[in-house]
Parts: sequence; structure tokens; C-alpha cells
Amino acid sequence: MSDAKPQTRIQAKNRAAILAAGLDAFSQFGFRGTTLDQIAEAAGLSKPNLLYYFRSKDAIYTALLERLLDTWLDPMRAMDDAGDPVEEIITYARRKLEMSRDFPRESRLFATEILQGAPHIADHLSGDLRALVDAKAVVIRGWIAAGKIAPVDPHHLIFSIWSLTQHYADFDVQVRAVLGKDDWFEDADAHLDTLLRARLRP
Amino acid sequence: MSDAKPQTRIQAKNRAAILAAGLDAFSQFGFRGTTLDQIAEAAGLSKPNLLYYFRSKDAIYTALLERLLDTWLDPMRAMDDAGDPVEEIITYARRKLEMSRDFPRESRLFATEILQGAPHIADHLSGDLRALVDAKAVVIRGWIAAGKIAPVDPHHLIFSIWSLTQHYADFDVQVRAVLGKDDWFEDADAHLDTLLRARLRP
Amino acid sequence: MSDAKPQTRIQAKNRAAILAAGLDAFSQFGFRGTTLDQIAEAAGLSKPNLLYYFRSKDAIYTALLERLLDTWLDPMRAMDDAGDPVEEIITYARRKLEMSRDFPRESRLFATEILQGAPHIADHLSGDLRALVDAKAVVIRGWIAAGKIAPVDPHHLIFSIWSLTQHYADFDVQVRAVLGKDDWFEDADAHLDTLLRARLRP
Amino acid sequence: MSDAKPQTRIQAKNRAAILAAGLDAFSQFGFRGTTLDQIAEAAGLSKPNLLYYFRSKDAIYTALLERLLDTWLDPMRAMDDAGDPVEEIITYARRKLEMSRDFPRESRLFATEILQGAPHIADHLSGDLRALVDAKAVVIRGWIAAGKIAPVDPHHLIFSIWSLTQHYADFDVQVRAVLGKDDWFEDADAHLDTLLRARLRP
DNA sequence: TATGAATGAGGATTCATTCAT
DNA sequence: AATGAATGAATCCTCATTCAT
Repeated sequence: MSDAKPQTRIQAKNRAAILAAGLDAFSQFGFRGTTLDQIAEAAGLSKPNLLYYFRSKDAIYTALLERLLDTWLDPMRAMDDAGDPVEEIITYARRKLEMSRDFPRESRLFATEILQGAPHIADHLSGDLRALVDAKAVVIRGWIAAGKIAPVDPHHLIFSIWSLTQHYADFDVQVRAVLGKDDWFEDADAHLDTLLRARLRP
Repeated sequence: MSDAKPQTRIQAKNRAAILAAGLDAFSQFGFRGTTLDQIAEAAGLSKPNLLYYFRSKDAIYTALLERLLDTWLDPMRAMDDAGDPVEEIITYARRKLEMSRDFPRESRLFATEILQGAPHIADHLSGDLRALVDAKAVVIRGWIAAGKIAPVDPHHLIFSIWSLTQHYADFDVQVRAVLGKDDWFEDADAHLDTLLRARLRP
Repeated sequence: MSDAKPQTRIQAKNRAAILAAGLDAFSQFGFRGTTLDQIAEAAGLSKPNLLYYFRSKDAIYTALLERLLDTWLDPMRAMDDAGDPVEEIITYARRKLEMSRDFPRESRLFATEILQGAPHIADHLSGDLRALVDAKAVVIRGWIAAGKIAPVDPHHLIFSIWSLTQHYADFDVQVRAVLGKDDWFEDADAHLDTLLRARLRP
Repeated sequence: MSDAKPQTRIQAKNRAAILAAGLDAFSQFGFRGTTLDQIAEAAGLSKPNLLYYFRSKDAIYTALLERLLDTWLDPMRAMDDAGDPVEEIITYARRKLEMSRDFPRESRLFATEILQGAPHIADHLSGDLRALVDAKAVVIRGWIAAGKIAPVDPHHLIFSIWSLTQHYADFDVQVRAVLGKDDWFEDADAHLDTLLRARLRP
């Protein structure tokens, strides 16, 4: 987020418009399924002007992914070693669920990237992400050793939280079709609370 | 949609080769990201010959989706009202996890379709799928009423099983990057068993 | 010239038409100055059809260069160690001059490539070409040692023959503008004969 | 076309920078192969600013050609009717060879223009250039008539001098590849001296 | 069944040039 | 004198699909 390049107002506005349009399109149609025409029209720019701001289609996609990765792990980083273990984990899950509600396109963009084999962020996965997860696994094992939560495989617990929460954004169409209604947040939140609490209680 | 057309052996073989190649490609690159050339080469056919078997690119994709939907819900259908409730649910989850292990490409194909808004199978979702889920929800509510499992929202329980299990196929790259190893099945299976059992125990 | 790929009649015809059109265009406008549209129109093909025969613009250019290199050095190879030295060299120059008359586009294509730094055939220059020239230099030095021709730097003698003859193709416009007439061959031939003979006579 | 416009120091500096950058680029990549971006960057100017100094890409190219033509024929003009004929001609050739060594980009720019059919300077060729060559031809014929040099076709003699000398600049890459070394001047100079002297000696 | 040939409709990107300031 | 912003017209190339045989 901390762009070093100084930007004029008009640049900031147009870049933001392009990223917004790109997020819309890429999260719905994937990289190949999205055309620059789509993005340009949605951003209210001509195609060459769009390419004046971003060198290429890939540059837009990459910028979106980078912005995403920058914040995607914030909820996990926010888990506090010193807090109450069960509440920390439950809170983490809730924050992830809120992200599914508030940033579903970002979630789907990420999901699409991973589904296709993470061509752009493979390094990130085995680098930053793995390091962070490993660090949190250490914390969780500490909580287990201290008898504060029931024994559990930390990595798979984290996978569970990711999948349970992101599902509501990524499979949104299915969720709404099956439920027959659009708002799932309250029920999902309550459900995940009980699901995790039952498992973690020491 | 079981094709009624009688097929010669060579026809059956070529159609199968095309579907196999299509599954490979579509599950990895998405619909737009896949080209007929790729499929034709992988299937060992010329492009026009490929189109002799399937009218269009979309026809291949649709055939794959239909074949998938045909079996995708089998594990859920297999849940036995008369069986032991907790074991039935746990077994369902295990079968889904096995499908993630054994048919990851099918899982990713389905995920891609849903992520993009389910353009081809929207009807299925709010039709067959919803009906089946609602039917199982009735069964689950019966189990709850009978005190055989703890109270739980049946729909969200089912979402949980879907997401927890499909995650291992759909986010396979991430799972392996974070774990630092390729085989996740045993640990995931044990983890899901305890997770669901803790929640369902009456 | 010995294409391994078996070609149907129509393929051979179209590939030939493309190469002819490409030679016309590239030799006049250079690589960048030539468009696929030009070549396609001159060859009587649609642009995609043109690309069915040659993968890319560069492939056409490369094919032309390769075909050219294949025959470009034939006159030099034809110099006979056992022949009369002065006549061999004079004959070589005459053949080169005939090539300038008969294949001016090929000469200009080659000149353009060299002028731009030989991006496609740098290897050829320091490989095959240099080897051949060095071999002929040995022959020429032999002739000098035997007192059959006057002492001369073989490499620069060869450069002289190249430049003197190719000039008539490459600077054709200038030659005709200065002469005020179109046919230069007879006079140039006589001139080069006397020029070289005067220098080589032992 | 000597620009009458008075120029500030900064104007003169920027115009010079643009011409220098343009010469670099055009002589290497040709007209179409050169982009304004390249020139602008090499000149240290923004593209619009560059176009403030020169109305268009073509204007830069034309300015370069004009500047070139202005001096290109100086060595020929310098041939002195009253000097020693053989020495005058030999000296002319040497001066041209020095230009190939000292101004190879200019030589290549000129060669490119001629190769492409002299679209910008066709008039010059059949006008100024032809007139000058014809004038020198008269001089040479005078020398021949006076028995000061051997009989020779003056036009083709001049073509020979042009081609023999410019070759070292225009085919520089090939020359260096074949020689296996970078400096060719001394040997070429000696070679051309003997070549021309042998032919001209009365 | 099978393939060589052909194409219309894009689609990403480049680039000389213009506009506004 | 200078630049950020914008664009129309290419330009190379892709691709699903059709045609002819």
C-alpha cells in the first residue's frame, strides 16, 4: 500500500478506478477470461490510456494480488499469543468470516489464483505464508502444552478456519442458492463459533 | 443426460480421451484459459476431429460438468437416515475427503464454475442440489430432535463439510506449500474426525 | 532448400507465395517496416491463413534469411583451387555481379540484416562464413606464394569483391540516378574486370 | 536548409541531443524500427518536449539526412583538378575510408535510406549528387585524355570508391566477424591504395 | 472418421501524435 | 520550455469454428 511513487490526484483516481474494475472482472472471469476492454470500459478509460497507467494486463492483475497479499494475513497476524487462546482463535475465525462478507471479490481473486496453481504467488505461499503459519503453529502448540486448548494439529486447524470462512465468499452463489436467501453471516458466525469452541475446549 | 446415441468402440475411446484432456485443462486453466488446441493435442486428435465429437468447446465443458454433477452428490445421497447419526455424518465427510484426494481435478472444475457465478449450473444449484440438501436437513433435524446429535444448523453443517474437505483439493497448492509435504490425507482425516465429532456429540 | 517436411501442392504454393511477398517487402522496408498485412495481401492470403503457414512474422523473415544464406556463398565455394588464379577470382567477381543483377532483393535483404547488426545471423557470420573465407584465404595465399598473382591481403580482397559487386544491387537507386540510365551491368562488368586484373596480375 | 530561427543555448543543446539520439537509433534500427520513446529517453527529454523541437519523427529523420548530405560529398568536392590525378583519387578514397571509420552511423543511415529506395532524398540523388559526379567525371576524363591516368569509366570508378570504403562502415559487423578483430583501418587503407593505384597508373 | 486449409472476430500492446496546463 | 494525460490507428497474433474433401 505504501507506494513510493508520488502520484497526482488524477493518477491516484485512475489507478484506483482501474484496480476496482480489474478486481471486479478478474474475480469473476479469471485472468484469461477478463479483457482489457472490459476493464477499460468499467474504469471509464480508453484502452491505451489504461495501459498508460499499467504496463500490461498482467501488471494490473499483479498489482491486485500484491495489494491483496498485503492485507490478507492481517487477521492471522492479529492473533495475540498473550490473549485467551480459545477466544483468540474464535476471533480470528470471525475476522476471516467478516472478510468473506466485506471483501468477497478479493477472496475469489485469491481462490482463482490458487486454483490455477498459484502461478503468480507460489513464492509467497512457500515463503511468507508458510513462515507465518509455522510461527502461529508454535504458539498454538504452546497453548496445547499449557492445557489451555485441546490437542489439535495446528496446521490443519488453520486450514479449517480458512476453508470454513472463505467458503462463504468463494462459493457464495451456491450458498445463496441452497439457503434460498442472501444473508448468511449471522448464522454462519454462530455456527462456526460453536463448531470451533466445541473442538478447542480443553 | 445419458447420451442415448450408440457408440462404436473408437467413438467411446475418443470421447473419453477428449473428456480426460478437457478435465485436465479446464480444471487448471479455467474455461477461457483453455484452448481447443491444448485439448486436441492432449487427446491425440486433430482439432476438426475433436469438434466432430463435441460440437464446441462449451459442449466439452458442459459434458464434463454434467458427468461431474451426476456423481458429485453421491456421498451425500449415501447418508443413511437409519444409520448411526454421528457416524453417518463423519462418514460423509470422510467420503468427501477421499474425493478430494482421488478426484482433485473434478473438485477444482466445480470450484471454478461456482467461483465464476455458476453460469452453467445455476439451475442445478437452486434445483436438484437445494432439494437434496433440504431433504438431508430434515433428516438431520430429526436426529437432533431425537437427541442423537447436538443441535446444529443443518445447512451450515453441510457447508462446513463441503468446505473443510474440498479445500484440500481446491487449495492443494497452498496446502502443500504450507505443510512442506505432499501427503495430507491421513492428518486431515484424523483432524476432521475430531472436529466434527466434538461438535456433534449429543 | 531441402525441406524435410513433406508438402502438399497447395502448401508448397502458398509457402512460396508468402516467401516471395516477404522478400519483396522485407528487402524494401526492413523487418519493422514490413507488416503482415502487406505480405498477406501480396501473397493473396488472409492474415490468419498466412500465420497458418508461418508461425510468425519473424518465422517468415528467418526462413528467407536461411534460404538466402544457403546459396549466398555458392559463388565463393565455386572458386577452384586448381583453376587459373586470376581467372578464378575474376569469375567469382562476375558471378557476384550477376547475382546483384539477378537477385537484387536478396542482396538488399542481406544488407539490411547486416546493417542492423546481423541480429539473426551473427552466428553464421563468425561461424560458417568466417570459416569459408579463411579457407579461401589459404588458397589465395598459396597462389601468391606460387607467384601466380600479385601479393594481396586475401580478406580485404574478398571484402573488395563483395562491396564492389553488391553495391550495384544495394545502392541500385543511387546507381541509376547517377548514371541516368537503368542498365549498369555491362559497364560495371568491364570495369571490375580491369580493376581486379590490374591488381592481381603477378 | 539552414534553419534561420535564432536559438537559445538550451534550444541548441536539446536539438543537438535529439539529433545525436536519433542518429544512434535510426542508423541501427531503421526508420520504422526506431521509436520516439527511444529517442526521447536517449536525449533525456519527455516525448512531448521532443516533439516541441521537432514536429514529428519524420522531421528528425529528415534533419539528420539533410545534415548528412551537407557534408557527405565534401571529400568528393575536395578533389582538386589541379592536383596530381592519381594522388587526388587515392586521397579521395582515403578520406572516404576515414569517414567510414569516424562516422559509421552516418554511413549506415545513408545506406539504409538508399536501400529503401531513397524515399526522402531521391531528388538529391538525381539532382545535386548526379551533377557533382558528372562534373568530376569531366575532370577525370580530362586526366585520361592528358594521359595522366589509365583509361577508366569515371562513374564506375566513383562507384567503386564509394562501395569499397563505405563497406567497412555499413558491413562493419561482418567485417569484424570475418577478420576476428575490430580494427580494420590500416589494412584496408593499404589494400585500397594498392588496388586503386594499380588500376590508375597510366 | 479424419484432416488440411481457411477465416472472422477478437485481444493485447505499440506508437506517433495531440491536448491541456 | 516542459510535462502529464489521452487517444486513434495500427500491428502482431490467437482462437473457436467452418469448409472442402
